[in-house]
Amino acid sequence: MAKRPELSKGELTVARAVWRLREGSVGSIHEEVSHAVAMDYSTVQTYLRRLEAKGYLRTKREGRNKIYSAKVQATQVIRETVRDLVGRLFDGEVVAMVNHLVRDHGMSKEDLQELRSVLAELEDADDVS
Amino acid sequence: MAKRPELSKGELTVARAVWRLREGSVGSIHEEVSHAVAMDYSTVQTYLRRLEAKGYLRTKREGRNKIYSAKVQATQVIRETVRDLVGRLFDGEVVAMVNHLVRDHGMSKEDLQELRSVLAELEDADDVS
DNA sequence: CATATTTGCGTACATCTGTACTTGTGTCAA
DNA sequence: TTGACACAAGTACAGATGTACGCAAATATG
Repeated sequence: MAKRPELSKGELTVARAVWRLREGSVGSIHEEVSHAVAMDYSTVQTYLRRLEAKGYLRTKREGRNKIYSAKVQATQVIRETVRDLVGRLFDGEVVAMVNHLVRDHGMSKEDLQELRSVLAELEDADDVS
Repeated sequence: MAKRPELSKGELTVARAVWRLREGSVGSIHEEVSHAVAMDYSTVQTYLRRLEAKGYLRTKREGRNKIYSAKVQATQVIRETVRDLVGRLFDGEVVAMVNHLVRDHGMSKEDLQELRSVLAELEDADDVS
């Protein structure tokens, strides 16, 4: 599991677009990114190149064009990123992070209820497995 | 609420040490940081200077020395940092982040139970307020 | 076909970050 | 008092990051 270099913010934005599309040319990825934020075509291209170099994306050729797709899946990257932040902000205490989120980010009562049932479900799942 | 520049990882490490101490000289902060990670005295000094420049810390003079203390509180910075990440990873959906945490970070049954009661408590608090 | 557009690939460059070193000065202990 | 140390302030410098530009080749379009 060779650790790849971390994603910067810009790289993450572009990587997310690729995850949503599953694969695409620079142009289509640029378009997808543009739905969310303004970013120059060349900038997207640069990020894609860097993402490939860092091992997050792969490319295949289709004629003279490159088609980019994910090499590392979203869930994986999200897990690593979140774990890193939990490490730096809460000394790795996942519960502390959750506590912070539910207490300090104005969650609606519906959200709280939903989460409570998720938790119940997870505890049950633990039981059987 | 003039937005200050973001904290880098290293800056955060040092800022956390200041939050723990409430205030201190370069030396004492360096020592506090060193409990967690190895970091040169000068490096800590540089981070402190940058943190002050960015508006996260303030200093008072005590003789010829500077005593650093927090200008922006930990909770504030944590909230902003977390909100930023939730924005970038989960399109701002706090619930999605919590979901991810409880499902995908191997929380113990005890943790889950604890959280469930926290949620219950919060829902009740909502009722009365 | 001629031109406009898309793409690949190389390059650029200012700023931020990590990680210090240096130099000059004040301070404390022997 | 003198030497060891702490500190402030300035400086250094490579690598990461954000944000592109330019050019040449391929392709699409009028």
